[in-house]
Amino acid sequence: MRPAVEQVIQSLRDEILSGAITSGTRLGEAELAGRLSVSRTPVREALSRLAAEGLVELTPHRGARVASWSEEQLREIFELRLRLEPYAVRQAVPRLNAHQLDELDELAEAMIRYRDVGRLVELNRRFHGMFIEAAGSPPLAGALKAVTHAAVVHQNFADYTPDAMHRSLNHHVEMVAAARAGDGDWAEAVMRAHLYNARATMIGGNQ
Amino acid sequence: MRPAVEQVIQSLRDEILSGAITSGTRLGEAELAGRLSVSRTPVREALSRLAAEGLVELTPHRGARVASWSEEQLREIFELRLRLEPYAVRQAVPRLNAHQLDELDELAEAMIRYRDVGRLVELNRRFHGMFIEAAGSPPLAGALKAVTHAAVVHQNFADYTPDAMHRSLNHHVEMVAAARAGDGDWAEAVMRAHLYNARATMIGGNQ
DNA sequence: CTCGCGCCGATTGCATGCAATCCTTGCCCT
DNA sequence: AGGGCAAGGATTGCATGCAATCGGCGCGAG
Repeated sequence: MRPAVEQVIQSLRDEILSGAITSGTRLGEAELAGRLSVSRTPVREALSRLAAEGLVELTPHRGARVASWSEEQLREIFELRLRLEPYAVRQAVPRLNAHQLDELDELAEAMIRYRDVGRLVELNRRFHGMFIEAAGSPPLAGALKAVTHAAVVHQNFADYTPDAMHRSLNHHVEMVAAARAGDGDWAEAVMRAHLYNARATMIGGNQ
Repeated sequence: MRPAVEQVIQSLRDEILSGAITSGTRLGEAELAGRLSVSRTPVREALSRLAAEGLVELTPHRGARVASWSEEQLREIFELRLRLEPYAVRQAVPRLNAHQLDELDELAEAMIRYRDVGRLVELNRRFHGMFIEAAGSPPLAGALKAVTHAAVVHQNFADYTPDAMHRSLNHHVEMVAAARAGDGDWAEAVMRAHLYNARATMIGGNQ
């Protein structure tokens, strides 16, 4: 059995990313410990690590809250992603093997089929994550993890207009096609368009 | 008195960044707890957070070690910095007030005077940190913290040739001049040159 | 002589207990 | 009646104790 703290992190991450815990809700150590059937010690450590990842905000003596992002912060996050993710895709393309390309295809198609938002977020996370992983740069992956894994996507995925969603899904498919053709320039350009599309929707469509 | 865990984090960070603890040395929980006169619990938490920051590597059941970087990882880190820091400087320039500009001048001049490597690293960290802070983007700051605060700089600062060091120090002065003139383009270009200069030295000059 | 297996010390990981701090609520004073 | 203050409750933060796991070492077999 894996260490308990990892279990707690996994559980909390899943619950946050899937939207089971809404942004801003209070996370008491005792409550979580009881719910997950562990002591407060691993919960403490898990919260600490998640705070460093940016998923929860940790204020001294006031407990932890699920992080939320202002519109301004969303702009900044997309500015960051625009500077890193296209580059990551470009680096990833020549390193993807046939098996990974097939998996990317499956993910892209699965996203077209599924209409459930939570599932969509998870598939999207894995899709982007595969490129980031394949880029083969731990520092790059670390920098992007904080802003990609984040609940950011979920927070505003529901705000996509049908048109924007359609474009987004098509971008995924086109990106895999570009990768399969070994054309890094193409894939990079598609990712850039993908992010601009997402940014425009997010900024325009939320409160 | 501030929470103990913060003290531990501060102490460890200082010791690592100042080079008092060499890269790769083992960090036992009991040893640290005894040395810092606290229990193992805050040490544990501190190590966890520093691991998330990338300063220490934490392997299950094998304790923590001060992180070290291969030449390949250094390349990747500079690739990352090249994509983020010039942008950060550009964003920072219009937001810098007179007081901050004076402080930057002082830092740049202090770096010319001091010849001690440890002191130089600290001043350099504060110099870059001020621009990153002034950029006003928490996500950007978070992404850069992992690769700038890191012992990376110290690990290879000693490898600078006299010429490269001279150029580097001049870059700092020029950057402040550009910032004072309110010319974001200029400052951004200088930062880019600054990083290329550092990268070339690092890659050429170490084992 | 070398390789493999099992035991032992050491370290990590988790649970629980206690003290310090903070938020809340009710009361008193103005 | 409104504001400030103090006491109570609850929660966090830290220390310590115990069990589980890992690395090292010696012994025995091939």
